[in-house]
Amino acid sequence: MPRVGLNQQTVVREAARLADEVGFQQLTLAALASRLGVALPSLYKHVRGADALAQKLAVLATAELATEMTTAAVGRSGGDALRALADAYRDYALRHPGRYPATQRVPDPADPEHVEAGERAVGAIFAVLRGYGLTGDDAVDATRALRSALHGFVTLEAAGGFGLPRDIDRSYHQLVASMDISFRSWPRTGG
Amino acid sequence: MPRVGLNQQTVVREAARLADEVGFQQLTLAALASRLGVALPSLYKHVRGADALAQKLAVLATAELATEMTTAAVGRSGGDALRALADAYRDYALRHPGRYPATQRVPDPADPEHVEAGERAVGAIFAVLRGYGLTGDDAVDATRALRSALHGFVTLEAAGGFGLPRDIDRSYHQLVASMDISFRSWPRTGG
DNA sequence: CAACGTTGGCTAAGTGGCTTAGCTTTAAGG
DNA sequence: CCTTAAAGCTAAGCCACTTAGCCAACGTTG
Repeated sequence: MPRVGLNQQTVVREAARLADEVGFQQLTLAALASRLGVALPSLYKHVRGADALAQKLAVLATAELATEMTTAAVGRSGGDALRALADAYRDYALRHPGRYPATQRVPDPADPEHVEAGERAVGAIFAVLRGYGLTGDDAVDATRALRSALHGFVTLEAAGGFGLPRDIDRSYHQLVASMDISFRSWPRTGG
Repeated sequence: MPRVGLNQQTVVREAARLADEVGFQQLTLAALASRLGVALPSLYKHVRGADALAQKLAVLATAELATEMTTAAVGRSGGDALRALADAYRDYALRHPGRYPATQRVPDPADPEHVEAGERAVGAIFAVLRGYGLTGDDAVDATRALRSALHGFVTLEAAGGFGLPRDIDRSYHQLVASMDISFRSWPRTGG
């Protein structure tokens, strides 16, 4: 029986593709194994198990998302940077419906790559907020606010939580516009 | 063998309690059955299955959340109403960590109780926004924005997504304060 | 109060996930 | 060519959900 020649990277990458097709919750080791042309237990030679796979997928997706946010915002500032970052965020979530939920896993301190990806993602947001003059505690609060708004929106959208016919793109742009207003007049605490 | 005397309501209620203790994802028919003093398949006399239980739990939790938001906002308006509603929202999510995720299930059109609960929840938010003079498309956009912000925040908080030491209560209050500012100067579209 | 039908409980059995143990064979390197 | 690490395999077990079919308790009705 000829070897397929897998390694951790190919396994995780295929898991990402599969997750985008069938959904994060429906990503199963059985489906992944059959997709890769191996028996299910063979995956354990490359990944410690289902949970470890989810964690590695989180690293991949978080790194991708961080890169896309950073790329979108680079060379811009203020509302321009905010809009670019926000669009990149939602684009990623829509283009990668299986990977996006994986990004919500809190970084594993034992995995430097994961920690680094998480820092890059938060750092991209932080950088945009610096363009509004927000630093210290204000920047922390504002980062949390922006993450909450973006994450909440794309999550509700993906879940089909927006029932009414009103155009969703428009609602998102309004949300981002309102965050722009908020950041320009952020309730300062002098952090 | 004496009967335990279950019905759908007792089953769903106990499921809610159990979910709050062990988490929504860890809510299992096996655990629920043993908690109720019954063999697992007996639950099927009261609930169609695991998915149907999740749906009934969604109805319960959505109705509770809607009631708490409505109660909090009644008799208030503007920023006052907003803060009261937002606090009620997060309080519920923190007090009921197992029920809260259930509320995210999109209402089943075939279950009038579910639809009604969902409408009451959205209606509570809508009512608060009317206090800002927001109606029509503006109100739809603003509702989506507020839901996104609140849901995103409590979800990230519950997931442990806020790593930094900065006080989380404070960040939430800042978020709500910034939404207040946004709603007062909402980017109008003339809906 | 007895018979009956409904219903709420049960056991047994099947499916589909994940995981571990232990074997075989490939392929790479001396 | 021989050795060995690694990559695949099968077998088997666990746990979740689900269905089928049986039996006993309870309420109703004659």
